[in-house]
Formats: sequence, structure tokens, C-alpha cells
Amino acid sequence: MAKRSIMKTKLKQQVINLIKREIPEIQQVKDKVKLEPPKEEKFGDFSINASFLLAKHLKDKPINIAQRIKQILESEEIFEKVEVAGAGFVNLFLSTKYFEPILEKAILEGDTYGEIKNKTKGKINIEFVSANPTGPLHLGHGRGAVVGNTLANLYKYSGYNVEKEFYINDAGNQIKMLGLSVYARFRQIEEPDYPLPEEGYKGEYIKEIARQLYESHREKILSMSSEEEVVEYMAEFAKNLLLDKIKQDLALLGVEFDIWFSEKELYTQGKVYEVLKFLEEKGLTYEKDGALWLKTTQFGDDKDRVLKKSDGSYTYFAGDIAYHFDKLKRNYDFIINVWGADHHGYIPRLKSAMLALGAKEDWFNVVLIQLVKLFKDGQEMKMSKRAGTFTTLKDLIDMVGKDAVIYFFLTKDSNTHLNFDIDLALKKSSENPVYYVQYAHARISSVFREAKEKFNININELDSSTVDTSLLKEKAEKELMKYIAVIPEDIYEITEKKQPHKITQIAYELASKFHYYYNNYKFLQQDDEKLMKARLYLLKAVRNVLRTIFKIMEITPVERM
RNA sequence: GCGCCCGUAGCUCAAUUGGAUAGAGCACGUGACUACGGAUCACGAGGUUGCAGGUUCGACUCCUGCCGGGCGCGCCA
Repeated sequence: MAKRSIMKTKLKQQVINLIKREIPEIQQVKDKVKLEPPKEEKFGDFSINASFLLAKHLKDKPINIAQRIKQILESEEIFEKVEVAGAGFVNLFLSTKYFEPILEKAILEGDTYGEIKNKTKGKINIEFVSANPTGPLHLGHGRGAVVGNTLANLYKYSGYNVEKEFYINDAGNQIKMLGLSVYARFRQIEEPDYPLPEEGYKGEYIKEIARQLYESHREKILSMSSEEEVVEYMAEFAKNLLLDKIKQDLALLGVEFDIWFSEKELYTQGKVYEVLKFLEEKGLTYEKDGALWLKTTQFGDDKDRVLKKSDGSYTYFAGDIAYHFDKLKRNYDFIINVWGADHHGYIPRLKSAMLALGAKEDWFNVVLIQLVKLFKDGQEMKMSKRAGTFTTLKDLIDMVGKDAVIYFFLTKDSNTHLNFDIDLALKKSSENPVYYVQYAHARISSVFREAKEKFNININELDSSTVDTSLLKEKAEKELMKYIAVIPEDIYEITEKKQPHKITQIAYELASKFHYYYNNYKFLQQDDEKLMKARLYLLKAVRNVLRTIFKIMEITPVERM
């Protein structure tokens, strides 16, 4: 985990200014100077690489330059200690005082610690899940939902206006097939031998929908004049029902959308026609073999793509262009699409189309979601729609709970395969990372209950005016404060890098530092009330930061377990 | 065949995007409750970073070539 900090930028500038007085050449390498927390704590809170960069300019060895830098910085009071190490690293040790305002911020901001409240970074759109409304959500959708939603929360935290969008594929063949499938099941109620369509949906839920229609809408259906009309009616009915189910399942994970965008409306509102006309007028299309093509090769694709087939119908691609043209006109600073990894070959194509429409180079972004495999008793639970051994997202949530689903879906980079270990998710021990981080929160809550009961200390009344934080001198305490200081910028960083899975690492590390502290130090001691209050104050800050992180992930901050 | 992703401890993953002795968790071994929740903590062992070259003060990271795995290459959606 990269350990940047709130004060890093400020501190770097400060350090450079100090060095500049003695070594003006630093101005030339300023942008390359890195002020980073090193891997090992013995190398200090921060380490600066300036001596290596200056070596060429000063024609001297890094180690000698490092010595000069050490002398310059040593006298500053914000540093407890300055050391030269290795081939020329200068290691900086901050004094405890440095962390006091940060602690206070964590106390005051509650579960929004470090969040950038004025959303001035820009307006963005994140589209995710976008499952076909032809069946229940499966595990891949669930992973996409969690990754997309967490990403959205991260961007909000980092100061963006975020709109979450679900694209409803309600136009194409699948919906027609859905109608035909329901229709067949409907007919089967009276004629068991009535055939299912070849590519039809075979799940139990289709039968249930058919039964429902048979029981409560039979008369209406029988009064319809054509089979076509019936199928269309059933498709619409099933679609709405399944879409509702999808919404319910997503709500279980704390996922809600701002915009539900209908593919069908792109066609009914003429938006597909419109965007094709727009592209034609820009001279970016041509006709060949009776079809209309887009010159995507002009924008980086390896071949041109068909927009309108020779039979006169539009390709899915054309609809998608129209959809993203609509997004483009909504003036987002950039957009992110969360897609299944099997669509990765589709990216260059759509990206080219967006460039053709005048989007900026980095406007269109895609985050890919790889497969989820379930493991139980060390065995993979093979999933097969045909064999009926199909585990839905809802099934998984019912098995292990919402928090475990979210956490486990976020443990790995979304672009790598995920093995979901059900046994591990159910374990109530430190092997299970969800319990580990939640336990940290519950433990602190427990300490607070104890503090109230035995010492009559009200946690809500602890603030900077009643607490002397300078008493927090232990190493474990400094570690915690340092980590708290560093977390917001860590979060901004994983946001910009689109690595939502790393939020679990941050949560885990904070929990780990707390558990260490807990095991090695007493908080509720009778003999020193001032120290007791200072430590409880620190715990309160830790709990707030945990809550902040949990909120981003939509995980429950449990008081008791 | 072409393109993209991946290959790091027994397993699952990191490594501040080119920096210090490649780090965590799990599993394994040893130890820690008369005290705030032991659902925890500490210590230990574990590596030729798939292989071979190259670039430079320095490479898990960048370049080239192999080996192995995954995915994608429709006038499907």
C-alpha cells in the first residue's frame, strides 16, 4: 500500500524550500523529488531521494549531498530526527506534535473523515451491472455491483459529483426470447408437450412467471387478438418483474442507481438514427456490401465496424454509440463503464467511436470484472445453467451475509479471477478478514461501553479541549496516528487509479494496528484519568476512520458481534 | 494466426509505477488471558520474482525472444 499522506505535498514543498536556500539546484529536479514513507519504520516517517537527483547537477556523490541536506533539515522543529542512510537517502522522523490536528479532524468529522466535501473535482458517470432483465443476477453481476458502487463512493469521497447508471438492455433479441420462453411455459401448463424455444431461458423463474400470468392475467391474455401481442405482453411483464427482482437484490448490497437508462428508448426516440446521421455528416461512414460502416480504424480500431446491417436493422454497436453519445452530451468530465471481462475486445471499438464523436482521449474508461468461482469444502461449486446447479447472487448473500459478499468481492483486483471461499466467509475468526475488521470496530465499541459503565466517561464528550493528546507517546499510538493521517490521501490515490479493491487493505491494516495496540496497552486504567481519556480519544478517532471506510464499502459497523 | 491480461513463499495477494535486505494474510511451528471481548496478539520458518538476454548508479517493475495459463478476435447481443 502506498503511504502518502495529507501533509505530504505540503511537507515536500516545505522541505524543498528549506533545501533551496543552501542548494538552489534543487529547483531543477523539483518535480522528480519524492517524499515517501519508506517500507521499514527504522527509515523514518518519510524519506527523500533528492540527493540522487542532485548528484549529476552538483557533480558529487549522493551520500555527500545527503549529509548537506541532513544538516539543513536537522534544526527544524517539525522533525524529531533526520538521518542519512543507504546510498544517500535522507530519512525524516516527524515529531508527535505533528499529528495532533489530524487526530482532531478524525474526531470532528465522524464517518466522513478526510472526505472532500465540496464536490469540485468534476462530474462523472459510472455505469455498472447493466444486466439483461431476463433472469436473476449472478455472481459476476454481484462483483460488478460491488466494485462499481465502491468506485462511485470512492469518487464521491474524493470530491467528485457521481452519477450511477444502469443500462437496461430491453431492446434486442433477449427480450423477445424472454417473451417466447414465458409463453412456452404458459402453454405448457395446459399442454405439457408444448416445445420450448431452442435458445430460450430454461430457469425455474420463467415457470413461476408463467404460473403467475396464468393465475392472475389469464383472461386478459386470452382476449388478445394475436400470439405476437401475447408474447410482447408477456415479455414486458416478465421484464418488469425481473427488473424489480434485480433492484431488490442490489438493495441487499446497499447499491442504488441514480439513472435507469432504457436501450429501447434510444430507438423509440430516434437517437440511434440521429447519431448515425451525425457520423455520416462528418464523413466518417461509408457503405459496403449493402451495409453501413463506421471508420473506426481512423481512431485506433483494427478494423471498421458495421452500424447498419444489410437487412436494414441496426447492430448492437450502433445502439451503444447512440447511448454513449447521449452520455457525452450530458457533459461528464469522464465516464467509467464496469464491464464483464469477456467484453474487453469491445473496448477499442467503442472508444474509437467516442473519439469519432469528439470525446477527449481519456473520457471513456472501462473497468473489467473477471469471473467469480465459488469454493466450498475445498471443492469448486461448478455452475451450470443447464444442470440447474446455478448459484445466484441472492443465494450467496443468503449463505454468507451481505458484508462478507461485499468484502470478498473487493479483496482482489477486479481484473483477476476471484475464488470465493464460502467456508472462510463463514468463519468467525481472524482467518476471515471481514470478521477481523468488524471485530476491531466492535471491540472499540465494547471498550466505550465499559468506560461508561465503570468510569462514567461519556465518549461523546471527549474533545480536544478536555483531552491532552501529548500523553500519547507510545510507539503503537504514534503508528495509529500516522496511519490515520495517511489514510485520506491513500483513498484519493486508489480512487484515481481505479483500484477499489485496495480499500480492503486499508481497512485491514488499520484494524491490525488497532488490535496490536489493544493487546499491548490498557485503556481503562484507574490510576491515571488523563491518560485514560487521551487513549479513549485516540480510539474514538480510530473508530471514526473505520466507519468512514466501512461507509465507502457499505459494510455494517457492528457494535457487538 | 493476430491482439489484450496474467505468471512473485505451499495457497491468496502486495511491492509507493525504476529505489534501501521483494512484503502481508492464510496454512505450518512455538509462545501470551487472576486485567478493557483470546472472534486477539507476539515470535519463527518459508524466495534464483516462469526462463534467457538487454537498457543503468539501481529492474518484480521498462525493451526483445521463448515457456506456461486465461480471454478476445461476427452484418451476435
